[in-house]
Formats: sequence, structure tokens, C-alpha cells
Amino acid sequence: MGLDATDRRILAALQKKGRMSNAELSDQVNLSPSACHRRVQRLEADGYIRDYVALLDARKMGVPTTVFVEITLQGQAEEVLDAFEKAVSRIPDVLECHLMAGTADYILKVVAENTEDFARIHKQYLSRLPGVAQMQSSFALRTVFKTTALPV
Amino acid sequence: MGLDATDRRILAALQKKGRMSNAELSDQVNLSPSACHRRVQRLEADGYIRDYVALLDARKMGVPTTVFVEITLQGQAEEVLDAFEKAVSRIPDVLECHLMAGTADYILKVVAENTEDFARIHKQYLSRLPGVAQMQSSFALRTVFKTTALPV
DNA sequence: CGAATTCTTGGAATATTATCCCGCAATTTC
DNA sequence: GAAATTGCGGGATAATATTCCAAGAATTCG
Repeated sequence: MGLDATDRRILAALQKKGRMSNAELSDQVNLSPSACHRRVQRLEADGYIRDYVALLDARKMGVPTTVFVEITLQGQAEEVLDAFEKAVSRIPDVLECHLMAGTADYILKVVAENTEDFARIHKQYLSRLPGVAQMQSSFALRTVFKTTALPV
Repeated sequence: MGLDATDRRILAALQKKGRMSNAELSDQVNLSPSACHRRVQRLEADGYIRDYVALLDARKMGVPTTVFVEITLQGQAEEVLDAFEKAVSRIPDVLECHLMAGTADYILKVVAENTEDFARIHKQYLSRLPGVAQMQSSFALRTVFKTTALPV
């Protein structure tokens, strides 16, 4: 893959703390600042690091509720899927959309203020999605944990 | 909630590009650099911004496969749940764990290299989780989209 | 085995950026 | 209406990123 142990340590560190200063990072991976900086630039240029983002607190932002929505479409013609995906991608409350194996269905991850707010999202967006045969929503009572850090 | 329109613009921008320089950010939100910086510090201190992280490319990192695992436990005694959650949180390939409403079950989001690798994860970790009555794994064929950005 | 090439390193110089301090203006409070 | 509070912009300074260069290790090739 082209990653040595030092690269992996860099990636592991930046996955946890993306705004770590280069000096601190170079310290953690036992490299001089300039060598470390070069590696980070390479990892960015080669696409291992896709982005740096701020993660917000869902509770503080007023969307503490996560809902998983399983959707079965009426058919699997490509146009049906395309139209569905295009429509889904415009819903701001949907954070993830996965095409699943098996019967042609999707899983969406949706965030909402609460149950009522999800009802609004359902009415306003989900119920209007094209090509839907069946929809089943499952509420998360509590997020036990959640990370964006891939195993390195 | 204590957030005005400028705060929201700051949060929206940092959710997309967490390493934006303060000068660039202040420009986007029509604020002087110093005022903008002060707001960011407040948003961090008040916990609206939880973290800055680097997002890695799952494909490049060799884990292009996402699997959702639904788990039903044998009982809902608190000790059973605690033991289960504690054990799950030690599996590096599990990125998310949610306690779901309804029958006491969980949804896990797992990443793997491929189907075989998921078999390894299943054998090595999932099959050994305590208190499990039933487990059903669903493979994602394709991630249509995925974002960490909450609606602001 | 040795020379040449390539690759990666560390340190120093420079440019960029973050951070803090100050005075000012607007709004609120009494 | 005066005092206090809040948020602003500009400027000084400290921290940080970024680039350049020469030297050392690893690899290739004759």
C-alpha cells in the first residue's frame, strides 16, 4: 500500500486530533518537524487524508436523535436508483446513504431533534422519495460510541 | 441555543474544512479576523465544536467495505448491556454502536477489507461478544454518500 | 564489492498564521 | 441619561507552517 509504520502513526494521530501542530505531531512519531511535514503533505497529496473537518456536538446542535431508515425500492432499474439517490442527497438531515446487498434496498442514517422532528423530516422529505416500496425506521435510544477513525 | 447566524456560518464552514485559516474563515463569514477568532474559541470552549479530525479515505486505507450488524441480546439486564458494550468498544473495526429502541438490540457499523476479512472479524470478535441471542449482518454494496456535517 | 543514484533526513531561514491586547462603538441596565 | 456590558476592528507579538539546502542512509547497478 506504500505506508510504513511512521505513516500509520501519523494517520492515527491526525485521525484523533486533526489540528495538532506539526511540531507536536513530529514529536509523537519521532521525526524532525520538516520530515514529518513532508510526510503529511505526501499523505494528503496521495489521497490517504481526504479532509480535515470539525466535528460538532450533536446534542449541543439540537439533533441528539439518530434514526436508521431501511428502504426497499419498487424496482432496481438504474433510473430508479439514480432518481432515488439524487433525491436523497438533497435532504440535509440524512448523513449517510448506503446501497445494501440483497434485495435492492438502502440504509439511511438520519439525525433529528426528536421524534416529532423526525415526523417532519419523514413527511417533508422521506415520504416523497421516488420509487419507494417500503420504509422502516429504527430509532437509536443512545449512541454507545461513534468514531470517524479507521483502523490503521 | 445561543447561536446567531454568524456562529452557524462559522460552524458550517469548519464542518467542511476544519483547517481553514482564521483569515479565510473570517472572510467567509464577513467578520474581522480577531472577532472571528474569538467566536471560534467560544464555540470550542462551549462544546459546540467537539473535535478537529482528519478523515481518511477508506478505500485507500484498505477498508472499503461497510457492514451493518444488528444484534439482539438474550436479556436486557443492565449488567448484560454493560458487558456487551464494554466488549464491543474494544473492537477496532467497529466504528459505531447504537442502542436501538424496541427489543433490546444494537446496531453496529463495521468496516472491513472485504467479505473474507469480515469473516475474520466475525470469528475473532463478534462471535465472542457476551449475551448475544441473534446477529444479522448486512453488507453495503456501495456508499452513496457520507458526511460528518450536521445540519446547521 | 564499490560507485552512483535515489530517497529521506535534520536544521535553518522565511512566510504565514494564531493569539492577545487595546481602544472604540453599540446596546443594555438601572 | 449615565454606567456597565458586550462585541467589534486594528495592530503587535508569539507560534506555526513551509521551503531550501546539505548530509546521511539505503538501494541499484556495473
